[in-house]
Amino acid sequence: MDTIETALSEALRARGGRVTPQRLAIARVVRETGGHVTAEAVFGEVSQRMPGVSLPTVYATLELLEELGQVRRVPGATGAVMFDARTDAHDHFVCRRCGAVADLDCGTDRAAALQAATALGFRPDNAQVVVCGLCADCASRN
Amino acid sequence: MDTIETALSEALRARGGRVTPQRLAIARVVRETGGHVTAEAVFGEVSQRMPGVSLPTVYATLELLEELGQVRRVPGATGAVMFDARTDAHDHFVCRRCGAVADLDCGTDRAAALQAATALGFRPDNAQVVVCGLCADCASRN
DNA sequence: CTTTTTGCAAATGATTTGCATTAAC
DNA sequence: GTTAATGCAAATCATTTGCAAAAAG
Repeated sequence: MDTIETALSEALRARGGRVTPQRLAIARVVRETGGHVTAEAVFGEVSQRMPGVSLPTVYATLELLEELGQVRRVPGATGAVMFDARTDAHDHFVCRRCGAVADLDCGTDRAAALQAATALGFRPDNAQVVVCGLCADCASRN
Repeated sequence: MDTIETALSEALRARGGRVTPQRLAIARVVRETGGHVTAEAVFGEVSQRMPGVSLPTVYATLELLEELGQVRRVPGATGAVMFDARTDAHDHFVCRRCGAVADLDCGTDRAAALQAATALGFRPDNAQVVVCGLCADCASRN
């Protein structure tokens, strides 16, 4: 068992959860994808390696991984939620037409926003700049 | 006809669109609500004033108002997209459990993010800090 | 008149729920 | 053994599409 799986197993046990092959496989797929994925996409990939996994399990596991800090939710400009394997501080561009997501690295200071949220009684997970607009493709199709 | 309606009418004509009572009513509702609304909520409110408006019209009009810069899309942490009547620079907190949205005012510098997005070929509408986490209610129900 | 916009109904897409079964611990 | 997690089917919610009728310019 490698690093990813060891770390996840420990995090799961620490919170009283169970280590299942589905969870390990889903975590592995998200990590290997390395980028931005929808639940559907994870489902498709995991299904190849472990036929029989169900979509509800994928959804539940992504939420669990988020709570464990192993994936980050990217607020989507369209209906679908995206998950991001990168959990370090970085920003995103999201296309309001096609939903495409791209990483932006521009050392924006998020401390003030986190502090403001906390002051209002929220329990923030993270802060990111979201630039909303049209991607090159969608802009040219105008 | 008051300010809101005059401004919208002019913006519509300028782009070759038509001024319809539905569009005026929807714009008015969004403005009066003043806060964050889903398409469904707008539909409910507009329906009371103008029975017969359809949900597809509400969706189309919200997208149109967004293009005219009269509403701003707030990337949602859950399935539903929110629209915001405030179009000045400000940030948001979004609850990943219930989808609640709150305004944050913390002069974060968005120039770098906008610039980075443009450099990648995107046509950005705006940039905002999105703090993702649990609202007070959802955090207490843990 | 011409073309856009609307309303309706139905399709699509995303996510969640209920419940019996299976598998971790 | 107990209890949490899974799979399945179906329900729910959000959003979009196709098309004929109505209305704006």
